[in-house]
Amino acid sequence: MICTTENIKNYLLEKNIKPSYPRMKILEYLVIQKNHPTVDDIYIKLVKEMPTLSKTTVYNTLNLFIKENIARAITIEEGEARYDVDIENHGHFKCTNCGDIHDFKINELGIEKEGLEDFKINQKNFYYSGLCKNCL
Amino acid sequence: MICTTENIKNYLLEKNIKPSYPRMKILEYLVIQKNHPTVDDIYIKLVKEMPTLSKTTVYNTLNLFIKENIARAITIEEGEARYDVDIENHGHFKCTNCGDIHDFKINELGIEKEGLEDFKINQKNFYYSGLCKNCL
DNA sequence: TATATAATTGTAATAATTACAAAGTTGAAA
DNA sequence: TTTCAACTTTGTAATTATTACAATTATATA
Repeated sequence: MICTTENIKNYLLEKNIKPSYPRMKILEYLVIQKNHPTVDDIYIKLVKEMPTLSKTTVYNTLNLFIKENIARAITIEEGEARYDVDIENHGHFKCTNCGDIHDFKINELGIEKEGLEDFKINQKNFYYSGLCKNCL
Repeated sequence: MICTTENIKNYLLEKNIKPSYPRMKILEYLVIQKNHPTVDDIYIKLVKEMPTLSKTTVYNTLNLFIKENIARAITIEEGEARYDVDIENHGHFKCTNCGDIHDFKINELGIEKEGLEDFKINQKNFYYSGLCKNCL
């Protein structure tokens, strides 16, 4: 997605979400920053240009995005929900040393072997942890 | 692991963890119940036979188990850490309707395609969600 | 412009987790 | 056996993330 204001707006309209200023800014932040921000990351950054922004609005907006399926919450570790607009299945790797999160691609063919016969799988999340290249 | 008190005790000793009564009971609970309990689940069950048990002890003990690598925390969804003594790689499926968690086996060969070259992967977590057989 | 509807905000409530110091246990040395 | 140091457990308070909710503000349409 090329990230002009116009694109962001149209994208929200397509999804039947009224493109208010906070919503557009939050979505833009998620699209431009690909770093899986926490609510605090988003709030601290955006409150600089929107001094009246409330953290509740950030929560409300993210929950709306999740409900409308344009973002998902990723919970790699306890105590910090992170958000991602990339809905395609992909994995997240968290370095236990520096804390950075890296994306990786997944080869999905036949991952699940036994135990989910007759289940309807709606979402798949892959969370790895270890040491990143820099920290090794 | 066959779950006698003696086994539990020896297992902790092997891992250089002093087999105190709360620790043995918490490990036993994790081994017998395979339902990925929350801290509250564990506390509410065990406080019946150990009236002086503190929730802090449950947290302390689980964090010790994680540090010594005999349990792992799984965070399928925000706001509830769950614990699992099965260290083998396997996946967890959470039904979004009834909330039940089911295990499934993973075919690991070549799942990750791109993005983790030269990384050291220590742990892999697979979290699916959707609808279970009963709820369909 | 008037009005209904929806969005945003701030405060307070809830819940999970951790920090910390006090009290209790344990085991080895004297 | 007694003493003492180290470790474990406990309870309270602090911290943090999130949600509930009511009041205010903005928006769009008649």
